[in-house]
Amino acid sequence: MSRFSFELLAKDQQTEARRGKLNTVHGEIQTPVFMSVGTFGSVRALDHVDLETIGVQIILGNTYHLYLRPGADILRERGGYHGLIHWNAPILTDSGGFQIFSLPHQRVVSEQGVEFRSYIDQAARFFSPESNIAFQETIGSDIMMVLDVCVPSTSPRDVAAKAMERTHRWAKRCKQAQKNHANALFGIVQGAIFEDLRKESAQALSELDFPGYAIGGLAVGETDEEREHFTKYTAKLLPVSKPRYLMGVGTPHDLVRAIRAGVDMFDCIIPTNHARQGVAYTFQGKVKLRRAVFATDETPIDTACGCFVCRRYSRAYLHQLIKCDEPTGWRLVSYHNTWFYERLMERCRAEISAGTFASFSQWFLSSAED
RNA sequence: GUGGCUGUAGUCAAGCGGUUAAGACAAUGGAUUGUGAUUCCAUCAUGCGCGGGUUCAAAUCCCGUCAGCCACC
Repeated sequence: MSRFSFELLAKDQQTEARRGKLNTVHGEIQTPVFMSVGTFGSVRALDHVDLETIGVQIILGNTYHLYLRPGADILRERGGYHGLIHWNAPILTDSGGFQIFSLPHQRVVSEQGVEFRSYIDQAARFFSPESNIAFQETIGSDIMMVLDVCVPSTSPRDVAAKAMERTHRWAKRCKQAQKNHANALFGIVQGAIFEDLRKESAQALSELDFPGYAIGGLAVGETDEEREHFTKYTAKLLPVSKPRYLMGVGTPHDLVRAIRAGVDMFDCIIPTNHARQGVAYTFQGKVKLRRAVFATDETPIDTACGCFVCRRYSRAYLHQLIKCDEPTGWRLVSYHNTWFYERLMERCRAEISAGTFASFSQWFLSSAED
C-alpha cells in the first residue's frame, strides 16, 4: 500500500501556481519545494545539522553514483541511503538517466537498457529499467525516478522522438518492476522542444498513472525563453492532482517562473555548485564574492538575510575564504545559498496561500538580476 | 680585487640570430541549471637590467655598465 500522497492546499487565481503537501514514509514536504542535491550522501560542503537549521525538507541522491559507490551490498547492510547517511527525512533519487546522457563516457543504449562506464574505474556496467528500480529500492528512496532517455533539448525531432518513445517503454517497465509500493515512482516527460512530442509524452505517461510527474530534458541546451515556454506548456498537460517536478532547474528566476507555470518541485546544483565559486544569491540578485571590490566590503552578503553567515560574516571575509580555496568558504556560501533558496520557496508558499503570489512573482522577476 | 655564472610580466620560467616573446602561478573579468565543478573560458610584456655596436634582421652575437649569486685572493 502506498504511503505516498499529494494534497493540493491552495491554487493561485492569476497564475497556475499551487500550494501543496507531499506525504512520504519519512515525513511531509510542503510544496513548492526546492530539493538540495546530495549526490554522494551529503549536500556538498554542508552537513545534516546545517540542512536542519536551514529547514531543508528533502534531499536528492543519485542512483548512478550510489550504484558505483558504495554499491548495493553496503547500502543493503546499512539500511539503505537513510541508514548509511543518518538522514531520517525524505529523499528522492534520480535514476541516472541524466548522468548516463551527460557524462562523456562511452555508453550503449539499447532497448534492453544502457551499458555505461564507471567514472571510478571505467568498468562496463549495465542498467535495465528493472535493475535500476531494484537498486533505487535498495537505496530506499521515498521518491524514485524512472530510468529515462535524456537527449539534448536541441536534438533533431527524430532523435527526440525516439528517445521519448523509449522513455515511455522504459517507464512502463520501471512501473512493473516496482516491488515496494510504500514509496513513490515518478514518470518523466521527454520530448525536447517540440510541442507535439511533449503533448504525446505527457499523455502516454499519464495513462501509466504515476503518483507524480517530472518534466525532464530541460536545462540541457535550450534558451531561457524556450525553457520557460516548455515548462509552462508541459506543466499544463499534466494531471492537476499529481505533483509536478521540473528536473535540474534552476536559477531563482527559473524557479519563480516555473511555479507560476504550476510546477511543485525542483532540484538544482546551482546554489551549492555556484557557492563554491563564490557566487551568492539574494532577493536582490547575485553577489560575486570573488570580485576584487568585495575585498574591503564589511557588509554581509545580504543585510536582510537571517542566516548565520549573514549575521556574523562580511563579504570581505567570504571573499578572502573563497580566494584562498578554504572549505569553510564553500560551506558558508553554500549555507547562505541553500538558506536563500529555502526562504524563496517559503515565501512563494506563503504568497500563494495569501493569494498574493502573482504580484510577488512579478515584483521578484522584474526587480532583480537573475 | 680577480675569475665565472645569471639578469625575460607581480612570481617561476621557455626561448640560444628570422613572422605578432611559449607555458605555469598570481591578478582581473566571465561562465556554470536531474554535481565526473578545488571546474571551464577570456584578458594580462610594442618589449627581454641599462647604454652602445654588428646585422637585411638581436631577448638571442660583441663592447661597456649596473645588480645578484658562486669561487679564489
